[in-house]
Amino acid sequence: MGRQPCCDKLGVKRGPWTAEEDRKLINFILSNGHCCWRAVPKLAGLLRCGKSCRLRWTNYLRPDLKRGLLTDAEEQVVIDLHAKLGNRWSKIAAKLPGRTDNEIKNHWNTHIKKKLIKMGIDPVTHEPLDRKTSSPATTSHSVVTADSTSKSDEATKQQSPASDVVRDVLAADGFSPTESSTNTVSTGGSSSSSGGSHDQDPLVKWLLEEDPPTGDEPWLDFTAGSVDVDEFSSIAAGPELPWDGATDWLLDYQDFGLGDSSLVVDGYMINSSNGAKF
DNA sequence: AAATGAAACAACCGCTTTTTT
DNA sequence: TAAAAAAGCGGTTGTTTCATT
Repeated sequence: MGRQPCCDKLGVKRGPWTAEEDRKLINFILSNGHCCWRAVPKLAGLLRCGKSCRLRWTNYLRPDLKRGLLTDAEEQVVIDLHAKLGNRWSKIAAKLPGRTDNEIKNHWNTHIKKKLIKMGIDPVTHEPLDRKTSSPATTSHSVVTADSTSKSDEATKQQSPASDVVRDVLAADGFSPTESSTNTVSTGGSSSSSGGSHDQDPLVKWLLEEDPPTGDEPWLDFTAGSVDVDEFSSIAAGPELPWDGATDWLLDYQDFGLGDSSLVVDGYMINSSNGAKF
């Protein structure tokens, strides 16, 4: 017996989400949470399948999402993690607060991949495409780091040095920078070696560690009341929403602290690494 | 100003994994 | 322990936006 489809295709709307749908989904999740994605569309009054709702929430509506292009530092983290983990986008995303796997995957396919190829690096193996002609590219790290630091306006304008940012990111997730210093964005050459040493690699160890929610996290009880979502939900609910066919208003959330790398709920920091489940 | 192509990104599909019964 | 349900994940596609001619 096969598995049931996630939703019956009849009467299920597809394609881009409208502002009204977004509003309904946000309102519903903020006031009820989501016990079961399959039930969400029905309860929220949406003609979507649960999967679509989950995706929309996870990739676009979650208040703790960062918007905009990845910074050079984030890009460097992605490259470094990809060298170790491959296309495990969710694992990579888990280490970049406010970023989604989809976003990182898209960015990889549209930006980073091309950049690496241009630099003579195989984006799959992170080895030089042609060892003879790209001798400096001993590893992705050295080359890419050199590139990103020498490059450009963008690189200089928003940067603390990449390593600092990476350290912050890692530290925010409880990873000791001293342990990672030779394995993350260091310009050293050993970290991306594709040998079987990953088991001992502290970074990989850390990456592969689960951060399993216990189920008792306060944010899982998002609706309990003391949570400061009033602003959020009132904006989401209000008829004065600046809908203009898009959801640009979501960007505004960042202006009052919901959109940065984390969301504070009852003193707990929620970021993408714990999935921001409500 | 219009047409065309490229780039970017949101969303879907199908498979895998995890959880529940 | 097995089967079913639900959720998660990664690959791919479709649409929109931007840049160039």
